[in-house]
Amino acid sequence: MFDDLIAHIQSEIHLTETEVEKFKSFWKVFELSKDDYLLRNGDLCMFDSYVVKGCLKAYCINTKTGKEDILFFATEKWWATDLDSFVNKTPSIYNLKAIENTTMLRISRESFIELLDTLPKLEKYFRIILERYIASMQRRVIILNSYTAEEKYQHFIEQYPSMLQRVPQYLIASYLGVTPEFLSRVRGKK
Amino acid sequence: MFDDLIAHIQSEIHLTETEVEKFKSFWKVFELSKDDYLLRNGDLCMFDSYVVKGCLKAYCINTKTGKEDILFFATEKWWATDLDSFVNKTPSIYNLKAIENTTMLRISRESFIELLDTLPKLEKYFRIILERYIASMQRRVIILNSYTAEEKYQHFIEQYPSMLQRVPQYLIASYLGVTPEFLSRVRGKK
DNA sequence: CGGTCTCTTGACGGAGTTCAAAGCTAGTGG
DNA sequence: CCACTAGCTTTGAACTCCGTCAAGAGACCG
Repeated sequence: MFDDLIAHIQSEIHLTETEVEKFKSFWKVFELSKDDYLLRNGDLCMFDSYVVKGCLKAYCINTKTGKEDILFFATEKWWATDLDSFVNKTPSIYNLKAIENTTMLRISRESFIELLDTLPKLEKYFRIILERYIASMQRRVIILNSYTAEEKYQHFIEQYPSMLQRVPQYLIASYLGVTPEFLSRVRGKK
Repeated sequence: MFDDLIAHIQSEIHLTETEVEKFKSFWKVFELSKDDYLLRNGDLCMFDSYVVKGCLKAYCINTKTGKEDILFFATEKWWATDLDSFVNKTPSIYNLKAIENTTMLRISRESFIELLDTLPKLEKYFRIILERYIASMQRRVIILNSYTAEEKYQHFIEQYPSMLQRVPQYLIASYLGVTPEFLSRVRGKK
């Protein structure tokens, strides 16, 4: 269960055997069935959650159209957390919902602070995760601002080739900021 | 010169007098004239730079259209750094260019690492900056994906009311992902 | 005054949306 | 094993938002 997360961390920093054991004691396994919520708009994000198996979508509801706007998908090796809400105890503006049966490891805010206190090395790992996420968000902003629907779709399937098999097209359309109908046409043209 | 940066940090964490003095010794004042580059596409981002006075634009050149895509503006109290390049020593995909005469405080990668080593408290400050930036980037993605040009412009002037006075409209248009011509029409309608 | 840079305005074209309907696929129950 | 439903994708036609190109109007600066 932990192998995956430990390996992910070890790829960035080194932990000894005893540190690994210590680390494990902070986390709890958590399961969601398809269509269950991990977090609802307006609630506090109480846990930092790492996806071991499965997939969630992070989205908010457009107040005018009533439609979902997908912020990201969280599959294996992703963190599925509203950082702003988790860190600052502010009500979340996002929803996190399982689109497959999903297994996660999670930790509460208080435990998380204690964990970093116990194993300060981990600061570096979490900083790297944040930095990497920022770099990817910056690229996404540029893409949303200047690519056509076809270019955005092309870039998406290059970056996440396996997502097509597991995520319905209308969610990918929302992630790319186009309608499902138009994405279907883009795909049909090739 | 340092008052501003120190105050910014003190708003998040506490530093003693001696820590403040220590802190100051790591930084150098750096000046750019309007239209000078802080960083060019392809180069390494060698410094973490804090804007004391002035304004820069971060952008990349669209390979197809040859036009600028604005990633962000960095005015007073902003960090003007390509984090990915600075941290990972990868060639930057962005340009950073002064759009006003600009005064900054800056620190090299090596000094920065040493600074965090000397004053570990600062880890928290920089983590807060990263988290805050992520939250704002997430909101921007949602906005770019689902707002019309008029809504994006409206949101921009609410969020950054002072920018209209100092940044040319065609750069704001690029930041919002619309053409200068269309932004002009949006403004004319009201 | 004569450039250069920015903003505006007009006409046209194209990318993407909307609404509606029909086709597909997979699960479910009889 | 088939019929039925529900969710997803496709397709068509009309429409809208926004981009492109081209020209002109101000503003600033040497």
